[in-house]
Amino acid sequence: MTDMTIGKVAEEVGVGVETIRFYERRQLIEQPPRPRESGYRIYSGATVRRLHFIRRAQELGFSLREIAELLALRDAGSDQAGARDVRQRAMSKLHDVDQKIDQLQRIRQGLAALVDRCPGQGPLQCCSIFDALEQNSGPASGPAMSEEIGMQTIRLSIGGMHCNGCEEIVRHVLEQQTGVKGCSVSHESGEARVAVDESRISDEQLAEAVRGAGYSANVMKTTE
Amino acid sequence: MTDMTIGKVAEEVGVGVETIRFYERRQLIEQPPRPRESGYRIYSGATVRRLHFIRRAQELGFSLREIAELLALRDAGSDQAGARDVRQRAMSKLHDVDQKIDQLQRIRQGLAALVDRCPGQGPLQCCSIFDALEQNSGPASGPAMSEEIGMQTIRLSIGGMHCNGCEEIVRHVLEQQTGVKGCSVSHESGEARVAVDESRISDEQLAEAVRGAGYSANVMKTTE
DNA sequence: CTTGACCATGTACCACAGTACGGACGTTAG
DNA sequence: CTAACGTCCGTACTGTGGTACATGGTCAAG
Repeated sequence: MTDMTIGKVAEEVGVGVETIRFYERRQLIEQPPRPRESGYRIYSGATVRRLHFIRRAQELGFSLREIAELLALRDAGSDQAGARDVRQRAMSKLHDVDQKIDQLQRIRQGLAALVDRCPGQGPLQCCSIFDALEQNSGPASGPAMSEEIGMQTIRLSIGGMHCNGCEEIVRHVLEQQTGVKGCSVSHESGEARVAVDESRISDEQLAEAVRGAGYSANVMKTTE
Repeated sequence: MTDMTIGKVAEEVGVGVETIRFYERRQLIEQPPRPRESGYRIYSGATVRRLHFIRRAQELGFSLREIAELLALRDAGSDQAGARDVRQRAMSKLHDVDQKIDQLQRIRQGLAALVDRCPGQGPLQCCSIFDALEQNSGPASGPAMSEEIGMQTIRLSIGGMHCNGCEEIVRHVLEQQTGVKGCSVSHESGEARVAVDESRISDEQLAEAVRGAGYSANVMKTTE
């Protein structure tokens, strides 16, 4: 209970004993007090919770370095001197998280499309997964010849625009993409409408271009 | 065309030459024929597609080990259980990804609330934010930041930043460049200071990176 | 025929996140 | 009391996904 030795803590948190000492070396947790002669570490509930936090954050894909930053952020919550900085760092972390979510969403879409197309039975030839993965969907050199066909409006949800300057930049980036005929961007709604020839660029490529400029972007399902 | 040497393949697929040889060692691809005396590897279209497959699968979050299994499945030919197996793997990955997204969404909410509640100045009692991940501990530890040596500070004059969001973006872009250890950006002064290992990236490359995000950028002669 | 870009092999190395081990000592259940 | 288990510390090693040399051979343009 109150005298949680390292083994008990390890079991509670679901990590190895060595891992806890490793985190200690990495300064993710402080070295706990060693009240007795033995030198055994005795852990507080606070440290145990901290370890839980570390585990959880790790499962979310944060590296130990990032977790250290998150923890520092929290620790700084009661620190007057660092107060100025906290908001900034939190915003930065938020941005990172947004990017992670976007990234995962993209992965999700890819996987979902794969699962969708695969019949789930029969021989492999019927499974389109391999074909799909072999496509070199890179933006290397697009289709050279342009056809005068279907212009569509694609809507993008864009995060991270805070002012007119951001709008300008996003508009600029979008307009430079192949196949884009025009667009309107609003930082207030966090949205962009792009008039585009879909045979020449995909909505995902557009989103990617916006991401390349440092914003988060997701394709909004259009009412087709 | 037909005589794809390793360098061409690497460029096509978007990986390093060493990486291809690394995949060969890992038996993800076979060693291609070396018809000439030189011993140069000459790659077939099939192998190039295989490499594309590897890349794409990696982007979907499969490890090289998993990819090897997928490839083995495919190589095994028209196995009856094949398609189902593959589909199941994809679904399992999809499930993982969904869970991650959910949890990240929760973290995001927490961080957003933190940013929201922090006025940017004054007292901070926003620690409860991290409840989403289990939390709270008493005294903070001051993990001292390490000062890197062999580092230079490059100053960039940047035009087009109008708000904090712009700052963030520029900072992010800069921090993702090779050799950049840290930087501070101010939209008010239109200036960025970048701590950088100059042996790994030039000031002009930094400026170019910023331009790539849609801002104007010029190197300011360093006051060293 | 030289020069520079390309390729070959092998080994070493990087960051990350632990894991294992040896030898000494502490703690506790039977 | 003793055996079995827990803990200490430091160092060394693992696996993942590559990168970076060092050293030397090959190819094609000028």
